[in-house]
Amino acid sequence: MTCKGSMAGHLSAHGVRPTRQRLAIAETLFEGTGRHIDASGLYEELATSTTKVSLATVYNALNVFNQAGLVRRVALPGDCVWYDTDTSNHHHFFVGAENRVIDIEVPDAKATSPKIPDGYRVSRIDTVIHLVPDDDVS
Amino acid sequence: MTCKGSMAGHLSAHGVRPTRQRLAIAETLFEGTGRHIDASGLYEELATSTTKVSLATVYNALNVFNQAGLVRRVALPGDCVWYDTDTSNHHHFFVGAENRVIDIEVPDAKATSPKIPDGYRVSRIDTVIHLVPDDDVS
DNA sequence: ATTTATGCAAACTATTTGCACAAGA
DNA sequence: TCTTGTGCAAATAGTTTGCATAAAT
Repeated sequence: MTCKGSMAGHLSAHGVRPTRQRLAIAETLFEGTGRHIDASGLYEELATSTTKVSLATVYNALNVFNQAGLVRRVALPGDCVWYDTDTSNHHHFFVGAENRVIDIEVPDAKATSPKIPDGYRVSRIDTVIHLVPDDDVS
Repeated sequence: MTCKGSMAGHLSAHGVRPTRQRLAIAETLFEGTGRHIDASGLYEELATSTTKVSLATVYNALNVFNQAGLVRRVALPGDCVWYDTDTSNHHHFFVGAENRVIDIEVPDAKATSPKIPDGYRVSRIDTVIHLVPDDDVS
């Protein structure tokens, strides 16, 4: 079983049709774990891929992946949408000065103080708890 | 001392020149406590004001207020910038279905489980801890 | 065959900006 | 008077969409 083959299976398993472009996108996106990226960043990375993918398709694919639960949109300050390849309920360090995101491995809502990376201090904490109506099954 | 007078003082105290438009904006914005609003929502509310304010000025004013610490930008999912009139380090409930934001009065990072509003359940939690370089004095 | 995705360009939305005019200090 | 803010319209940036073509099932 090839790497591409398993990626196709991964997409299929989530109800996403594994097209050539989506495979290229997925290969790039899931290279490594816990990546944080936006559409244009991903598009730039894809420039080195043998498969040509348009920017619109990157946007489309990210939306599809997000709905399929393959990635997760992250609410971050700034003017573009970030996607996290870690779809679990974790937290993030956001380094505004560097526009950088670092995962915090705290899987539950009752966050214990995580270790702050060396050389930084906390300037602000934003937590958003998303609610849905009780009877919503989605 | 009139209400408008104290608002002017409030702005001045934060280094914001209290112009007619900014006063109208501030009056609307700080009506009640812990409001959450975006530029166009604020603009619509100002339609009933006697002072005419353009949309561009609303955007400008919100940026100025934000930098002056009078309001605070909130990172929320969606495609517009939200401002919170509560500038302390608190958390939020975000009801996606209603595009509604509810403050959580938990002033520190070690969030204890807050009481969930009746009729809702938590679908997801996003916490973003903003970092700045250690030596950054800003 | 039929359905679904892609790519381009155009549309759209939220936000910012340039510049002439007006208002605040 | 001198600085700063305002308003309009135009510019910009990120994202979405319409439609003809191409690929996947």
